[in-house]
Amino acid sequence: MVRAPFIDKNGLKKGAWSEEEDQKLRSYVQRYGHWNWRELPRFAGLKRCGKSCRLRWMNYLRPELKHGNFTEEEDAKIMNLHQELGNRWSTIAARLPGRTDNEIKNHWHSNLKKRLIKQNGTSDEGNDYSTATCQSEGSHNSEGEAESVLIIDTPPNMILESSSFSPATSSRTSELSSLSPDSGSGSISSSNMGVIEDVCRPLPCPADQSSSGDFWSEPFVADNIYNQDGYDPTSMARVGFGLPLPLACDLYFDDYADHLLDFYQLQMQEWP
DNA sequence: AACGCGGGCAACCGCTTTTTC
DNA sequence: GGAAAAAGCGGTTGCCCGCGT
Repeated sequence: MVRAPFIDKNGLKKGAWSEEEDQKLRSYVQRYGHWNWRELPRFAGLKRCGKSCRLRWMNYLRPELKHGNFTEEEDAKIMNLHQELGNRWSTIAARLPGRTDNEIKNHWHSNLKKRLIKQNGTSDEGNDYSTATCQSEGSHNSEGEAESVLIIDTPPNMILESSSFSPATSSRTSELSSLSPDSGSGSISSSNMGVIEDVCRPLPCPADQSSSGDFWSEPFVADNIYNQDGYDPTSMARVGFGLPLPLACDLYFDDYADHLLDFYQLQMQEWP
């Protein structure tokens, strides 16, 4: 089904993900969000490239994802959207809650394309989708909904609705809105930023913690500190513990410094 | 039972776009 | 405004599994 795991020349693991790796990535992203995919695997204790982590999270681990067969409604919607948008899988996926671009793409190639060919008696590969896209701009889609074709700029409400830690898992658009200093209730002043930076500074840099047994170099799992007594990973992600500072600035600033201090103190107690 | 083949899907690759400095 | 870095996207690949012979 998937490629066998192997180590590439850079020492990075490739191929199929193990359950342990999934757990590490899931736990890390749920707690800290994906503040930097390139750096994330190092902090999460994974020997993977950031791209691979991002893909795994986006296509498989996100909690709001559906897994399983496509429904008839979904099939119909994909067919319609593909007719309208062509191979813009991510755009199509944004309009199918719980489905990923990769999943839709695979489903298209393995099922729907053939079905379409069967129906039409010919391939649709020659369709001029760019034309279709242009024609649909500012008009109505096949379901009669008034909308612009520029749906890339529409935050996929599926994520915002279904994910309790949406700032960390949402689309770029929603991230932008959430990260904007002047957006919504989470706005903070530059002086507050200074406070946060001061609070954050003592956090150990992973590069400085190369000795064994420290917090950062240990494989990351849903750690025992917060799992013991009703730790709610979503609330932790919300206040943005740890590194994803911009996410923390998004919301709940009042709580942030206090929680971060608590967190930091707990971590200090854990160290030898 | 053994083998071959095609389907399905997770993951990779390389290019493009966006963001940051 | 330009360069570099990061993120995103779509095409492609690799391989397991089920089915037919």
